[in-house]
Amino acid sequence: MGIPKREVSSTASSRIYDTLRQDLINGRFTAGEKIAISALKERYEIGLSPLREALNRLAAHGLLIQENQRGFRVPSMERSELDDIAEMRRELEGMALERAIRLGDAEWESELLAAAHRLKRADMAPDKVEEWEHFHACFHRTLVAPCGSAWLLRFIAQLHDQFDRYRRMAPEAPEVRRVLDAQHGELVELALERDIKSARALMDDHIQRSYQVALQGVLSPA
Amino acid sequence: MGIPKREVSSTASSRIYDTLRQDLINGRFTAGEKIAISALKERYEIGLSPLREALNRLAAHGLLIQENQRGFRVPSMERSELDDIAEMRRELEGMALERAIRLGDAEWESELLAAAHRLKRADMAPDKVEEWEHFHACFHRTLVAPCGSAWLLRFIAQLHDQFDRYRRMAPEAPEVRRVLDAQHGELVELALERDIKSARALMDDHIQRSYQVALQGVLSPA
DNA sequence: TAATGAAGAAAAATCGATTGTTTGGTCTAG
DNA sequence: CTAGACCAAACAATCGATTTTTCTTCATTA
Repeated sequence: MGIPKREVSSTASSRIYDTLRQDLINGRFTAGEKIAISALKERYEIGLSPLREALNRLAAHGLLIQENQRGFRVPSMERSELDDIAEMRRELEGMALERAIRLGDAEWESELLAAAHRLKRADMAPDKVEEWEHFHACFHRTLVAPCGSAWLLRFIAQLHDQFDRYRRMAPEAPEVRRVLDAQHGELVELALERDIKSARALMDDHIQRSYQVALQGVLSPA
Repeated sequence: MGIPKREVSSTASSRIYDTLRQDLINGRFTAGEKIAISALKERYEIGLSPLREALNRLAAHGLLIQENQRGFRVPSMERSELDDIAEMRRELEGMALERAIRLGDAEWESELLAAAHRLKRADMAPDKVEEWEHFHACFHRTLVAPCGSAWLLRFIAQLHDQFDRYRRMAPEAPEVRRVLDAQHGELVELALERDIKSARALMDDHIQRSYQVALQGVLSPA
């Protein structure tokens, strides 16, 4: 058979980009921290060039701050910024959901049901969080996917990354979590019924509640 | 005295990034073209590393397409994409203008008048286009600046880059240009009068007309 | 004692060269 | 004559070393 040269066929840049993106969203770096490039180089066992390329991309996406001649730093976490991100999510995801319900076809309905089911069945045990997060992101992506605007989807994805960075920092809130999980199912129902107005209202509420949870991460000292 | 080592204090990466961004927006590269990195290296007299970092940033901003293991290419220009960009501009800039009129203070009014005046006085002679474009971008940026959302401003700036790429490809349309220029002044008036509804409607019309102009660039064989 | 400036150390930016992958052409077997 | 495998040239990705810049510390002077 022959040993495959690479686990996944991608460049070192792309791989380290994905890894760092995850680690940044997961809060493995402390907010405001200065990035020591040579330290990362050893920590992730990667060359300088692909690392620098990844850092540049992350900065362009807003997950890092690039200071001319002074390297990179992890963005600080401010309540005002979370407010901004949440408000933008409400506006853009509401807009996208409305269009998706208008434009989505039967295939979309199937995929939406599948994504919702995967999310529902996913375990939230501590060691399975990554998996749950993946299904959660997929669900929200599928929900708005057929909105017809590649740029809208791009912006929403960017906001999700930013929002998740705050949410994952926050302490768990099991009772709110249950409500949020239930809302995922309700969103599917409203989408299938093509009830635009109600769906948008529910999405607004969903994001607002998530925001309340995430807010605890900024307010609490941790 | 001693020769200053650098005109401006910035890195080679940042300088080549700005240059390439301008050149991409100005259509100095043909749409769909494959980027020959070593050719750029010589053309701009720059090292590989800063060049690659700039290309990575541009790809993250959507001004280049990055294909795994196959370098970069200039995005193709499709009518459907221009439609998307224009529609998003209408939505986001409308939203931003509304908020700016709500939140803008006296200082904003002054800056807005100044920006509008600079734009009005700017020459559109062929060799002064760059200057006019600069003032034009500044004006639109100032108009929505106090909207209170850093992310909204970021998205709008990104859309402007994309839109301008199409607009600059289009043939000149002097009679429409006159209308568009007049609208800049009217936008200022409505903003100072805090007439949100009319301002938003005018902004919609302004973008729609610009879109009609830009559309000629995609339709015409040029 | 505080402020200023210079030297040294640390870190980022950049370069030149090497390694690995893709592509397009050519040759051979069916 | 066609399909598939192989080879070589071109190009992208990556590495290690060098240069440049910034930050820190310490001595000097007002």
